[in-house]
Amino acid sequence: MRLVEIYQCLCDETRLRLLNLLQTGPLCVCHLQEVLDMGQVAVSKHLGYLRRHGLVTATREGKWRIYRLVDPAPPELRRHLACLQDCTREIPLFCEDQRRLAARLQDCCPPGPRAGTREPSAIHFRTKPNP
Amino acid sequence: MRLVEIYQCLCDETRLRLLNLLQTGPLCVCHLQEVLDMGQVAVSKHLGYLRRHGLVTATREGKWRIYRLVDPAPPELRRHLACLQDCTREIPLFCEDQRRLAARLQDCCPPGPRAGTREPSAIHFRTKPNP
DNA sequence: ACCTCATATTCCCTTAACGGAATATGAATG
DNA sequence: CATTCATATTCCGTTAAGGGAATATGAGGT
Repeated sequence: MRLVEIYQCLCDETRLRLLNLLQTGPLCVCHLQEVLDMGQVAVSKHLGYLRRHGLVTATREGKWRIYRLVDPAPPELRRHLACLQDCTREIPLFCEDQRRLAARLQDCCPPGPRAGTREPSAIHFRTKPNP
Repeated sequence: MRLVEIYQCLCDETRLRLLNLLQTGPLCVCHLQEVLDMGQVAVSKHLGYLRRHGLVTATREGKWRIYRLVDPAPPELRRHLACLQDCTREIPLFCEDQRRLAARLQDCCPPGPRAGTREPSAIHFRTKPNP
């Protein structure tokens, strides 16, 4: 993976927020969209951008598309994601996003660790229809 | 300093090369230009960009303008520059740049440590006129 | 087979990056 | 003070990013 490519992916606030959330585990698009409170097109395009550049991967689970950080990540990427995490830890916007995500997942997913789980239903089990 | 701002500065190859070279110490524009083998406008603009965003500072020394990494650097920036350095160490282009710079400085500056020196003449002492 | 839901893609507009040619600036030097 | 040298700025064209509205796709449910 080229270094500039990594930075190009990281140089947009929306994409930083997406990666910050994905660092907690795999997520479907609608959750990301709700937490970021942004239009569907924007979120989808940024996720596509990250996928085309190899930072995330996507799989289908039923109707949903689950995004997760690429695994295993190439060394340059791992270094930079760690660096990013060090920084976002102290930035209110990113912390708020994490809290909003946790809250949103509460009335959606069964309890227990989400990241790394094998069951799709643990990643996305919608209990309420979308508005 | 905002995080996105840092990544915006790092998401261009020319700027990465400039920062890679500046990490070895202060440098004038013409040296950077020669090592990168790029047009004067491009180099000047990228340096201006880095300066406006607070990654480097510039001072006049006689006819020359000396650029150096901002010091002290804010913590997010230091982390990222360290991360960058870890990565560039293994990338041929950046290593070649370093070698070209070292060679170029040989027939220009008096021997001895360059970075952190107080004498302007140690930073730029042109021995041959430009073509 | 149709309908719905989640997501992607296309089209369009606005804005910004990048680089070169030409020109401006400002210090040093004769 | 006119010239030269190093660098910055302006103007211009090309290219790409970002986001919304509308539309397409594709899986599940009825």
